[in-house]
Amino acid sequence: MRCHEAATQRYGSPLMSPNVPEKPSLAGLEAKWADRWEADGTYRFDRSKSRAEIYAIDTPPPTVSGSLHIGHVMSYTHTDTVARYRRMRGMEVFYPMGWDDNGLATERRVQNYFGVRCDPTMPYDPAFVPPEKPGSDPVPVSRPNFVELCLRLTTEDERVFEELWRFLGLSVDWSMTYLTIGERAQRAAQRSFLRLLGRGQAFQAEAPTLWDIDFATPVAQAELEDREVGGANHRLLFGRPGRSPIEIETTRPELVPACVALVAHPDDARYQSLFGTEVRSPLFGVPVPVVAHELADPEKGTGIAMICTFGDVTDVVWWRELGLPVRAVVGRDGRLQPLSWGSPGWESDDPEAARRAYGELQGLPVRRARSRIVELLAAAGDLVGEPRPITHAVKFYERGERPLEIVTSRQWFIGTLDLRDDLLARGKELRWHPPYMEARFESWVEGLNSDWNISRQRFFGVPFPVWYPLDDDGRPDFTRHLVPEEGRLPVDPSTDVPAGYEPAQRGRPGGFAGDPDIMDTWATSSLTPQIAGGWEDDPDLFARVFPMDLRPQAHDIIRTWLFTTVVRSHLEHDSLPWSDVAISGFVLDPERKKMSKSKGNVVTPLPLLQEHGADAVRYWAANGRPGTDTAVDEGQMRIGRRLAIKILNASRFVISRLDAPADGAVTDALDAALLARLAAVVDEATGAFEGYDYARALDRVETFFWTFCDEARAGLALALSTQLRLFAPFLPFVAEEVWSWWREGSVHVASWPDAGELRSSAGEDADPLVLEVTAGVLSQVRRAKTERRLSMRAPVARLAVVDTPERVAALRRAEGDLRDAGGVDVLELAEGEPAAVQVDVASAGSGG
RNA sequence: GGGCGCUUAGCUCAGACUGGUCAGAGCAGCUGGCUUACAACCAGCAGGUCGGGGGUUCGAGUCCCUCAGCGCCCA
Repeated sequence: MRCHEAATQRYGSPLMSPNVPEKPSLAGLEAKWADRWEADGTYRFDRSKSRAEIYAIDTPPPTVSGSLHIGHVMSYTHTDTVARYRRMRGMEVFYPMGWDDNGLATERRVQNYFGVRCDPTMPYDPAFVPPEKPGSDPVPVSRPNFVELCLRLTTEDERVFEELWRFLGLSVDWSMTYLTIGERAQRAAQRSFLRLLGRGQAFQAEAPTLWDIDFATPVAQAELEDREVGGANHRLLFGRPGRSPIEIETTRPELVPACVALVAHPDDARYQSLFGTEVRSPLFGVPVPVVAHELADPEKGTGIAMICTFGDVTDVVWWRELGLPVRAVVGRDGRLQPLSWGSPGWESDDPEAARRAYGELQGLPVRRARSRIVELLAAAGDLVGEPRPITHAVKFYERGERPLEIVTSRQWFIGTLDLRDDLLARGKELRWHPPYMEARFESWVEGLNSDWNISRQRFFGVPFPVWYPLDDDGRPDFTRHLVPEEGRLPVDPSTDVPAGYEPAQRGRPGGFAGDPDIMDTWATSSLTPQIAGGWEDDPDLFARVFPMDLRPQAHDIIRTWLFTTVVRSHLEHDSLPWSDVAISGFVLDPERKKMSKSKGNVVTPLPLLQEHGADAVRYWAANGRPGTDTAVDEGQMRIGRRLAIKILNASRFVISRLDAPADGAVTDALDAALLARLAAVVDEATGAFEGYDYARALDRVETFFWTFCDEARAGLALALSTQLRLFAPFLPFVAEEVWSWWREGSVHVASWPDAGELRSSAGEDADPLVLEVTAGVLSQVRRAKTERRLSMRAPVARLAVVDTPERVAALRRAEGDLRDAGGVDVLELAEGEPAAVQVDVASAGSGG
C-alpha cells in the first residue's frame, strides 16, 4: 500500500474511477460548488492548529452602504488566490469576512432610503414605522429608531454582498463573519479606547477642527482632499492712527471680523517697523497686532496677511504658535453667528459701527457674507481696486461638496504626531508587495500635521464609553471622565449609567451626562485584526492568529486603513498587525478612466459575473498585477472563459484515455520531457506566489497549459493533476469540476504540486530538449500543410530533418510520437549543418 | 514644489532581481482547416527607431544620467 500512498501524495488525492460527462459545460458550476463547499466545510477554519501552521488574513471589510463594485472583485480575488495557494501548501488559512457597516456612509444611505433624519433629542418610539416611500421632507426619528433602521438596512445589504462573494468563489469561512457595528467590534473599540485614555494616548481637546457644514461632522486629516476652485484676491486697508493704512490681500474678506493679527515674514524689510504695533481692522475697528512668522510668504500679495480664526490651516498654525486669541465668527452651520461687539474679546474703537456692519452679515452663509462685506468695504473706501479672480487649492472633505470650515469644538484624539518615528520604523518593518508602495506610507507619516481626530457628532457608530459628572449648575466637568469597568463593555452612555449613579441622575445637577459622540468609522475598522481575532474575548484564538500574516488592500486607503491599523497595533501590542501587505491597484473603466459615481462610469460586477462566469472574471482580475491599476476588460474575461472551457475539454480528453493508473515510472521520452518542464513551471508558480505575485504565477501556468494542449499527451494523468492544482487558486470552479470527475475530495484542499516529485517521476534522463525539438519540427510540418492549404490530417510522405547531434538524438527519442502527430510516412534524421526541415506532403491523388 | 509609477506590434500587456537566441504573448486583423477533447475550436501569418537624447560596456527594453508625456501620492 505504500505505493498507493505515494501516488496519492503525488496526485494530491486518491484516484477514483473516472466519471466524465459527455458534454462538459461551465453552466451552473458556481452555484453547484459554492453549495457543496459550504456543506462540506471545505474552507472551515480549524482553530486547533498552532500559530506556525496558520496563515491569517486580515480581510478588508467592505463598506456595505455602497454597492460592491468591480474594484472590490479584483482586489478580493487577488486575496483569494493567495488564500487558496496557502491552503494547498498545507497551511490552515484564517480567512474571515467582515462588513464595515457603521459610519457616515450608512447614515446617508438610510436617510435617503427611508426618508428620515435623526433627531437625538426625540424619545424612542417602539411603534415607529418608516414611510412607504421617502417623502420630500425627511421624517425626524429618535436616535435609537434611527440606529434600528441602519441595522435593518445593513443586514439586508450584507446578505446581498455575501451572495456575490460566494458566487465569485471567495474561500472565506463564513462562520467567522464580523460587523464593525457588532458587539465584538464595539467591545474591542471601547476597550482599546479606554486603555489609550488611561495611558494618556487618547485625549480630549478643545481645538480648531476641520468641519464639513453639510455632513455636520469633523473631518480627519486622512479624509481631506485639495481641490482647485475659483476665488478672488481682495486688497483691503487696515488703518493706523495718523499714518497711511496697510494693504493686505485675502481671499476671505468675510473673515475680517475674525481677524486677530496681521503677519509678515520676520526678514521682510518692508514691515520691520510694523512688528509689535497695532493696526485697526476695516469696518469693525478692532485693534490687532502685527506679528512676524516665517510661514508668511513675502512673494504673496503684499507680503503681509491677516490671521483669522480660522480661514485655513495656516491660520491654525499661526494662532497656536503665536498664542493668539480666538474670535470665532463662523458657526457649525456655515453661517456667521451672533457676536457681541464691545464686550471682552470683541473690543472695537467704535462698537456701534462694528455692530451696524456686522448686522449686515450675521446669519448669512459664508459665500453670501463674502459678497456683502465686499460691498460694505467698497462703500467704506477700504477696498483697493477690484477683486482679482484666481484659482487656488481649497480643502474639502473627500465626500463633501462645499469647502471645509474650521470651527473650534471639543473632540477626542489619539495622539499620532509623537509616534512619527515609531511609525516610520513600522513601515520599514512591514513587507510591502509591491515594495514601492511603502513610499506612500512614508510620505503620509512624514506629512502628519495633526493628531487623529476620532470623534464624530453623528449617530450610527460605536459610542465613547465615557460619562461626565455634572456640577451644581448642571454643567459637565469635561476634565473628569467616568468610565466603566472593562467587563461591562460594550456600553452606551446614552442609556447605561456610570457606577455610583442612579438612572434618575442623568442630566440633573450633581448627576451625570453621557458623552454624546460616536467614534469615527476608522477608529473601529483600524481594529479589524483584533476584532476578527477575538482580542481579549477569545485569547486562545487571538494567540493563534495575531499578529496576522497578510493585509490585502488597495492603495487608496494606505493613509487611512493601513495607517490607522498600524497605529492601533503599535499602541496596544507593540507590534505590527501583520508581517506582509499586498497592495492591489485600482480598477479603471474600459476607457482607462477612474471610476466615480459622478461620472456615472462605475461598473457593477454581477452582470459581468453572470455573463462570463466567475472563473472568467477571476481570470481577468488575477491578470491585474500587484499594485497596478487595471481596466475593466471583457476581452480578458472572454479569454478566461475560453481557458476554463479548454480545461474542461482537455481534461476530458486526458482522463478518458487513462490506461492504467500511471503510478509507475514514465517511460515515454516526450512525457518525461513534459513533466520535467512542468516541474520548472511549478517552481516558477510557487516562487511567484511566495512573493505575492499571483499574476506571474497565472501567466506561467497558463502558458504551459496551452503547450500541453498542443502536445495532447493522452494518458499523462500526473501532468493533468498537477495543472488542475496549479489552476485551482485562479479558476476554482472549473478546477473543482474536473477534479470531481476522477479524484476524491476537493482540489482546494489537495496538496500544492511538488516540483521534486515531478522530476523524480520524469526520471533521471528526462530531457526538456525532446519536447522542444519535437514541437519545433511538428510546427514546421503544420506550417507546410497550412501553406499548401491542406487539412492537418494530410499525410506526409517524407519528413527529413537535419540538425545537431544532440537535437537529432532528442528527436529520435520521440520518433513514434512525431510520426503519429504529423501523419509522417518516412522519417529521415541526419546530423549536420545547416539545420533544416524538409516536408514532402503527399500529393492529393497519391492514395491520401 | 517633493516623491513614486508608467511610456515595448492597431489594442492590453510579459520581458524583474541575475545586461548577450528578448524583440515576445494574447486580442483585433488576414489566410486556411469540422486533426473523432474542444468551430464559444484548430493551424498558420506580426518585422514594432522597445517615449527622446546622452553615458557605462566587447554588447542595453534590460544598468546610470537627462528630457518629455501620462497617472498617482504627499506638501
